[in-house]
Amino acid sequence: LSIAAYRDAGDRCANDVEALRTCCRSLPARRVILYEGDTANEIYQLFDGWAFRYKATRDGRRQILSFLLPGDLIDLPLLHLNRLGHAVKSLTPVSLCVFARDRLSTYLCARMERVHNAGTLCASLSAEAGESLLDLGRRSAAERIAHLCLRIISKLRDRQLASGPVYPFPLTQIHIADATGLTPAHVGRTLTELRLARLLSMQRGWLTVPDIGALQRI
Amino acid sequence: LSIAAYRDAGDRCANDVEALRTCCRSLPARRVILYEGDTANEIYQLFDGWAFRYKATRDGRRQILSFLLPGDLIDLPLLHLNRLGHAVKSLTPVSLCVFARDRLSTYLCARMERVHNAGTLCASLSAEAGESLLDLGRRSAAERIAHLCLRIISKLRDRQLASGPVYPFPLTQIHIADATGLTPAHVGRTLTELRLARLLSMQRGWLTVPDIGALQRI
DNA sequence: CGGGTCCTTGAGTAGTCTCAACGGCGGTGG
DNA sequence: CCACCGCCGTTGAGACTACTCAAGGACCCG
Repeated sequence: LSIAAYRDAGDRCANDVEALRTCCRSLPARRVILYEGDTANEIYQLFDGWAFRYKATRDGRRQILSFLLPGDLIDLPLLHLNRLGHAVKSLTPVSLCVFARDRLSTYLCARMERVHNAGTLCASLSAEAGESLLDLGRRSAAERIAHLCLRIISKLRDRQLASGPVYPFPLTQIHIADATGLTPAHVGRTLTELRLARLLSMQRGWLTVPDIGALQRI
Repeated sequence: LSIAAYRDAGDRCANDVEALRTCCRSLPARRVILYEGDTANEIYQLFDGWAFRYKATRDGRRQILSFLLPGDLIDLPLLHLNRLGHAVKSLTPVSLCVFARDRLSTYLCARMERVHNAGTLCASLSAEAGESLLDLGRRSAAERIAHLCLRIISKLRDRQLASGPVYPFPLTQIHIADATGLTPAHVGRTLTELRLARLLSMQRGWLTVPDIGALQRI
């Protein structure tokens, strides 16, 4: 149970967070962790594995808002809002650190920088959402997929979860479709185009990007 | 210079905010107020008029992230982040209340609820972005436009800026297109469809919705 | 070995885009 | 006061992107 994951959550100078942790919980892949509209008394931090935040319409259409990597708080808005605006589902088997909401809240309030850090996390969350909006509204299929891969790669590198030209990548084409607003079939087609252009290739849970500069040029 | 606008910004119990205001500034319509990447030392609150937050690509494509109404803080993330992730432009002539960033920050930090309120605003900002993502990724043109109108109407009603079946609506079809990820031409077509279906009609800066329930059903 | 999930590919279609022309309207300047 | 001009809205024809539906094959897990 390394402290590294906590560091990455933005609460950098607080090694004593560990004492706050209520417990640790493990879940299998493809399990819904939180539902939209939930009002939980617990704040979860992803300790290991991948997950994603999403919203769904009644008729089954789904939109993935963002992917969550180890270190991410998966229900940060619950610190400020009573009801969660999105659902969360695990992608791989995950383990979570559980914090009691009120205890975490009083801990944060004890020092001003901590509250500020929480606000910073929240602000970068909405900045990230802005990026996604630009993708969905104004970019082509290839651009959306390329940008999605680049954003995940940069997150992986930031946390030192990967470095080389090959990255762990447990998303299926269905997840990519739901994140980019496309259809699985069209994602598949676009992906083969990108592969033929030697820009990226995905297989068996791994993404390889031979020339990351070429990908960024899109 | 009523206090009502400040109330709506979430800092509900703080009438003394007014003393913090550095100055008040007026700008004409269609003026860029802040650029993406700006790092300002001032926090602006929209006091009168309409504006919008947006991002643009190099080749001129534009995506509107949200519309700003009187009472909105237009660069809230600057409290937490150094560089702004989006640009802001006025839609109508506007007047702004200007706060010095550091002064506002120390004011907020003086009391815990205030910091918490700022975090709440930030959280609802990203919840709103989630709504937009669902629109852009998974909804049809008519659904996007209807939902956009409904969200603006609900914001107008919340702030008591309008009530009746007729609402002020200074957006052009170009703005609607840039907010919904569509083309101005297609927005026009969809709008006439909606008008023929007696769901809504727009003319000359006013939006009329005869049956708001019917619109919500979409 | 079976069943399910995922990927690939195909053919036809629907939704949206592009380009273009035209008319209304408001603002501007003569 | 009027002519002009630019912006906006409308409409049309055609093209293109991405969707739908479907079938087959690969892989994984039980």
